[in-house]
Order: sequence, then structure tokens, then C-alpha cells
Amino acid sequence: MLEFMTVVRALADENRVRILMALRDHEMCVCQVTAFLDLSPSTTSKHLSILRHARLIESRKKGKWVYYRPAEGPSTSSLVLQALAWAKHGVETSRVIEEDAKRIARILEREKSICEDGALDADSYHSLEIHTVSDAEAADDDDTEMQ
Amino acid sequence: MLEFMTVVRALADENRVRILMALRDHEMCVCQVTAFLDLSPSTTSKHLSILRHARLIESRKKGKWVYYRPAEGPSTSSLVLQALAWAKHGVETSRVIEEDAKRIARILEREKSICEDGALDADSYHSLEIHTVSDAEAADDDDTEMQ
DNA sequence: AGCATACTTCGTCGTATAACGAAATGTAGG
DNA sequence: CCTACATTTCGTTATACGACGAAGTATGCT
Repeated sequence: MLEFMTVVRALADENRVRILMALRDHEMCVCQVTAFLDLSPSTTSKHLSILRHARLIESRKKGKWVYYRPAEGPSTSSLVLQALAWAKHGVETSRVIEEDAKRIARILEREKSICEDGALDADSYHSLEIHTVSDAEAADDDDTEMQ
Repeated sequence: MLEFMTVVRALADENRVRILMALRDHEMCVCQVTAFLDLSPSTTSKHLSILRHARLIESRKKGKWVYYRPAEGPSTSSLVLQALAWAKHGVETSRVIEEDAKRIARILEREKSICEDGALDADSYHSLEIHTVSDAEAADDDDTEMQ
């Protein structure tokens, strides 16, 4: 129950859903997500932290930048995979998300010279050092159950 | 996007998820749900209203009682059906829900003589007058999009 | 009609959470 | 070392939301 509630509450904010959709095709660093959502860096970082805590996204660090991408691979629970698939199905045809796609394209192009040191597209995600929440962090949620 | 957010926010409360799971096998009237959750009738009614507004549940009125059950049938969007399936998969093996099952069994037995005038089990749901949110009500959420 | 029961709506209160800016941390380059 | 930039953490503020009780509505019974 706790894992489910953590995931569903992570999804219960429009900006976080927009982030998930934005990350679907290409990983992004925090400053790109910040530009895309038009929020303050601290707010964006918090949203990413909540999504990562729910294990909906993973991150890797490269130099000054932290790149985020959707969770994947064998360590990802089916609950999370289903959540991502469900969210995608639920919003991908919506106006907001379509507008976002254009907006992201522009931002990625503009920011390429700045922080696109080594961002990868969705096909190149594999064989990367994965940073999810640590066991210690996750244990904060583990009140005897995280089935 | 709006439909998705409405549904996901309806799921973002543990008591409402417990209600959805409780209704999985048998419809229940408000007083039974109230007894089961151990909340005030007004709070319970509000939760049911939020679930119905998200079209996750439907209701039928019989005499003084209002019976609720999960949404089903052709008028139910696949988004909602997937939500129900996902929630079920996500929590059905959890401790809370298992305890609830016993609790519900006791309540249904005890209350049978009182309000179980004509409650039906899940197999008998079909061919009932369905009460979902009215078009007028739903329109409150329809800010130009409820895809 | 009058009353009891089931449910909903309304007003209030306390907590949770999204937003921000400021300050702390981490990393690369001069 | 010092500065610049990316990100996170912290403290504050405004709003959202869950809880309740009281009042309103609906239905059935005597």
C-alpha cells in the first residue's frame, strides 16, 4: 500500500506528470526541466526528488549536471512500469503535453551548447551508472511494508 | 490531462483506495462504508463524491440507501478501467487491504438486517439504473478538455 | 403530518503541500 | 584558492485538502 500511495501521490501533480512525459524521449538535466516548466530551480529540484523517491525516475550525474530519465530495467517494479504506461496513455494526446513537446524541442536546441555536454536520447539510456534512491533513503518510507 | 489528473488525485488518498478495493466484490451503501472506514458519514460521503466525480465508481439509489460500486460498462473510459486495474494490482496483497477484507465481512454480516435490503454482489451488478455524475456536474471539470 | 433514518452540503479547523528566495553543497576552470 | 554555475536543502508563505459537526434534503414508516 505504501509504495502505491507514494507513486500515486507523486503522479498527483500536473507539473510532475509533465516532467515524466518530457523525459519519455530524452533525458534532461535540472536546468532544462526548469526552463521547460518555467519554475524556480528549487521547486523543480523538489519535484524531481519526489518522482525519484517514488522510483518513477532515475538520475545520473555528469560533471555539474544531473540528468534524469524514467525508471527502467529489472530493478523497476511492475507497479512503477504500469504507472508510467498508464500516465502516458492518459495524457499523451492532451493539449498541454503536445504544447510541451514543442517547448522542449526549442529548449533542447537552445541549451544544447550550454548543458548538453552529454545528454542521451531514449535509445542510449542503457549501460549507465544508475542513481535511484539509496537503500537508506528508501528505508525512510519502509514502515515494515514496501511490498 | 484534466481527466487524468482528476482520476489520479481521486486515488491519492488511502481511504479512497480502501473504498475502491472494498467495492470490488460487493456494492455497499454509505453507512456500510462509513462503518468500515470508521469515519464520519459526511467525510465518507465526500470521499465517495470525489470517486464518483472521477467516474471511478457509480451509484444507484434504492429507498433510503445509496449503493456504490466500481465503474464498469461501455461508458467507462479505458483510463478509468486501467486505473482500477492498476490500483488493484498495486494494493491487493497489502496488509491494510487484507485486514479490511475481514472487517468488511463482519460489517456486511452485522448490517445485513439493517440496510442490506437489496445489496448485490459483484456478479449481479448488470442491468441496473446507473447513476454516474451528470453531464452538468461533469461540465464543472470540463475546462475545454476532458478527452 | 410527524418522526426516524440515510445521505449530502456547508462552514470550520488543522495539516499537507507547492511555490519561492536565500543559503548550503558540489564541480569545473581560471 | 577563488569564482561561476548546477543542484539541493532550508525556512516561509499561500493554498489545497481531509477531518469533523451542524444543518439541509430525501425517503420511508406509523
